[in-house]
Amino acid sequence: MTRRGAAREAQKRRRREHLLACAREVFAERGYHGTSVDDIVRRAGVARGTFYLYFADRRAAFEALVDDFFARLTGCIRSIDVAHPTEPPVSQLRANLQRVCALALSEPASLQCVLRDASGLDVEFDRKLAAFYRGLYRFLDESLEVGQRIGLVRSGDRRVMVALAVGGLKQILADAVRGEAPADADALTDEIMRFLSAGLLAPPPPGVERERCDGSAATTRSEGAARHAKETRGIAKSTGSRGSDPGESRQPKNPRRAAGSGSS
Amino acid sequence: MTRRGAAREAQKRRRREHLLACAREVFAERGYHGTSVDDIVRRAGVARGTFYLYFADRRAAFEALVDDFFARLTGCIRSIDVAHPTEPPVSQLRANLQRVCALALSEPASLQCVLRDASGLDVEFDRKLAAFYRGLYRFLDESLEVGQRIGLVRSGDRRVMVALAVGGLKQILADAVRGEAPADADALTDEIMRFLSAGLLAPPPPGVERERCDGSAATTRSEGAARHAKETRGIAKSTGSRGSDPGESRQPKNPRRAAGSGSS
Amino acid sequence: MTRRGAAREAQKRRRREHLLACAREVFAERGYHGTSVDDIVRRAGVARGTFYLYFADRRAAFEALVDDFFARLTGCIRSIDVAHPTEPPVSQLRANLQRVCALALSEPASLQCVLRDASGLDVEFDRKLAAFYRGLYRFLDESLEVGQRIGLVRSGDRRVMVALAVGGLKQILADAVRGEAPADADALTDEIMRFLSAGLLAPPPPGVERERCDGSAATTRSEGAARHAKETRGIAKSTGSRGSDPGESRQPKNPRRAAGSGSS
Amino acid sequence: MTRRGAAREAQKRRRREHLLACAREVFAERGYHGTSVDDIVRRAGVARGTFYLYFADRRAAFEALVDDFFARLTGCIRSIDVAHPTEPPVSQLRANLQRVCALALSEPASLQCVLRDASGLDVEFDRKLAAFYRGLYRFLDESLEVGQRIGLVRSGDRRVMVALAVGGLKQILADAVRGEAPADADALTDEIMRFLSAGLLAPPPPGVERERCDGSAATTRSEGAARHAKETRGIAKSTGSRGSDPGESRQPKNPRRAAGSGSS
DNA sequence: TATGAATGAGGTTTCATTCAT
DNA sequence: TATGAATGAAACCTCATTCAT
Repeated sequence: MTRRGAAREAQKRRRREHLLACAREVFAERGYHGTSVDDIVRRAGVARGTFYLYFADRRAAFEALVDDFFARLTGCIRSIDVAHPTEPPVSQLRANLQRVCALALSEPASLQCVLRDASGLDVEFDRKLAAFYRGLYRFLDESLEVGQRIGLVRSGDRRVMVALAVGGLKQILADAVRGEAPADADALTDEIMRFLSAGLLAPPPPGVERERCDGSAATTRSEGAARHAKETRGIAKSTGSRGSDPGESRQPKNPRRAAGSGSS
Repeated sequence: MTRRGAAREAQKRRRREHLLACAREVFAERGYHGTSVDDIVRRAGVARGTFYLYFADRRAAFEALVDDFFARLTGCIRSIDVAHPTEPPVSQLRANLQRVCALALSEPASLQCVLRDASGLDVEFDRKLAAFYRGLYRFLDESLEVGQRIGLVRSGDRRVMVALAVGGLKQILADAVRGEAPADADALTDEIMRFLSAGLLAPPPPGVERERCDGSAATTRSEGAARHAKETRGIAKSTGSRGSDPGESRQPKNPRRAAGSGSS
Repeated sequence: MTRRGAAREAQKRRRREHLLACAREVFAERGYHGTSVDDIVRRAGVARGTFYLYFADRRAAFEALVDDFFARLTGCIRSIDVAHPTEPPVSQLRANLQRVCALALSEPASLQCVLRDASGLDVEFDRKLAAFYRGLYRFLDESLEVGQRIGLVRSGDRRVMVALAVGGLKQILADAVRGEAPADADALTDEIMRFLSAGLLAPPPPGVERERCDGSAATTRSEGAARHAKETRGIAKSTGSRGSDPGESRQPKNPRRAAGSGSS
Repeated sequence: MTRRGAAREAQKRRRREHLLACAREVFAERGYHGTSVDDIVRRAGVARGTFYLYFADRRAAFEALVDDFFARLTGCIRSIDVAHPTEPPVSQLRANLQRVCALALSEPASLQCVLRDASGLDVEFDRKLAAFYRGLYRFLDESLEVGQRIGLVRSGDRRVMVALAVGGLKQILADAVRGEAPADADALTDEIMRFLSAGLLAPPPPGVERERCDGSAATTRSEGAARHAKETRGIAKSTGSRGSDPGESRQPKNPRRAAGSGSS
């Protein structure tokens, strides 16, 4: 009995996994709304009723997928230890990011589900989704706050920083699984870090003037810089040719930083 | 007759607009899939059949909304003139961004429609959506390429940069219309520019070692940087080669924490 | 518009009636549980969706039938006026009964629906049903009470009398519509009145000993009868003469109200 | 083997009984249509398949319950011996009734099953039910006929009398198990007998005019009646032919009231 | 043109019953 | 025998779309 019961349990779990896997595929392909239970069971090769042995309804299956993926995503993220770091904070950040990318890239279907359909299913689901993002935002916000305190992160409206980072990550991952961006987790992570490090991490030490990117005049002074900030609010008509990379370039190891916006 | 015909035309156009406006509201509230034709006509105060006098089907109405919004969005974006700029490129960029933000914030419903449901409707619609984004991406990619060539934009995988920027923008706008981020177009633009300028635009001139964001150590060097700060408003046409290193390494010996968050 | 609107309304009402009539037939034939919406619309010659334009669901249609029938049944029943009767109470009773029988016999299908299926549909429906019967019971109970007070009705547990009367009526009507009992309302009424008048109405004056129907020996003694009214729950020997009239005459000259059935 | 076989048989029978008992409970609670096989096996604590080892299908279980209860009900009813009665016929009738009441009250669940759902299951079941009632009706009809012949039962349309009696009994029992009527078999029997004796049993001797219950006036006359009240416990074993109606008689306009119950 | 009743395809879900273990 | 997972027929209900007025 125990033996048999255990076997059954295992069998059941396997069946459920199978159904989930099929559901994931179809949801990813056709979207939640474009997927009927029939589609799922057809792919799984089981009868319609079988589906309902494992899930209360279509939504529940979808929810299971999303919950599961969110859980694993969450598992990728570790708090960044700045007190007694065994690893530099930025390294820790990078590791987080790398894990997230690796997970996402290894599960394109799950990612599709989460990014494309997870919103607008119904009120309850939206709440759940909102809760996930709220949690993520809060974590990131707090991390940024710490970062700002210790000078790792530049100042600025953290809500915006978080949103831009999260949104950017979502988009790049979505593109990546569609083959429109590097599908290698490490390469991707590197690129993202480049973006973040220049955008979120504190800029290089002063002594150098930096253009105010908000259009206001910078008061920072370096050899007499942002004088005309007001008028031009912007950028010089630089002419120098930098950036030697052509076309679709992906010059990761390109040492020449092309005219950083700010400088330092 | 002509007179009357014209009046009729106008009347017709007005009614169509009315229907679209109602549809926009409901779609934004409940999502495409959660919105029935009934919901729309109920709000519009017309009969169900009337809807079909103006739109081929439900999808067509949604498509019209999205098309329209995309058209206006596209209208916000002007090519950045780097050849004979009357305005610094960054300014032009900023202006583009500001217009997009202003438009988006002034039409939360349209934004919701585009961001929440525009995906997963059906194959044809996805194609249209993909086309829009492809166009946007291409434009941005080309812009970035020019930017890279003239040293305004740092080097890097442009696909990634574009994705991060676009994704970030989508997210921040979505948050903004939900009241979770600054809802003022200018303030928002400023914040985004800060992010972009530090993240997409060429980094500051060297002379300062900077932690490699890919985790490797870097002793960035730049020879004489912010010389032209004035003209370039702070952006050096640095040429120095930085990052000479390999591997996954993090920023081991980078003691100098670069200038605090607030930059000035 | 008004004209057309009115016509539409009428048309709609007619359609609804048609659907109800078909539903009534099928429900009566196959029972509620044996009837699918398909059965109904097939008989009505309309599409499935049409049904749902007129009724929220199958249950609602059934409910409408039952409600309607109950309403008409209720309409058959008039309070019996004993204060200033223009008609002898028994006549009034008979008239009530006759109307009920006539209605029931004229609507065999409705009767079937009510008697066969109205119970056990769901909790809410059961409540409604219970409410109807409770009302009926209360009405009858009160009527009997009055009857007892004025000596028209024998003494006894009114709950039992009511139940027996109601149950008997239900059964005889059910049988009648099935052709197993007189299907003529008047004949049926006569028979029922015979039953009731001998069973519910006060028995004739004593003078005659009568067997105890509870199986015990009767100790009653005739012309000294209602002595033990108290113990035996008997009835007063009212003497007032009521109803002295002819025609549909009720108990004209029967002044002597006799001791209860069990007498004494 | 035999031993073991016997034990097995017993075990089997016991399990079947258990299942039946559980089924009875659930059917009584939720009605046939509201009860799933799952409900039953869940209550019984066995697996679903097990149910089908003991019953062909759900209907069969229900049928078994009803059959069983009907059999026991039938067992309660003994033919009334009027030829050589050891007990007065009315006593015998009362005893029958008492047994029926006692059984019904002792098995509320069975009663519920029979009264609530026994109709409308399916054609075959309806036939069975009809057969039961036909048998009961026939028995009662014949009994009444005898009763009429010997003067125990008043004249009248026996179909109506039977229906009223059966219907009344059903209703009062249903009410009783629901707590809305005396739940004591003896008390209940007494009350029913009071009803019946005044309604079905021959009325006391005439000599008294009585209102016609069919609404018409009547000066019923009866020649010297309840002489033998003692022996017959009030019911004369009159042999005089009253009610000249034979068989299925429906003597509406029959002036001779066969010993009107109330008469007088 | 405007209306709104009618349509029916399509999806969801239940559950009685079967069957491999 | 007992089990309970699997089955799939059958019912329900919605809603986009059509069409007569």
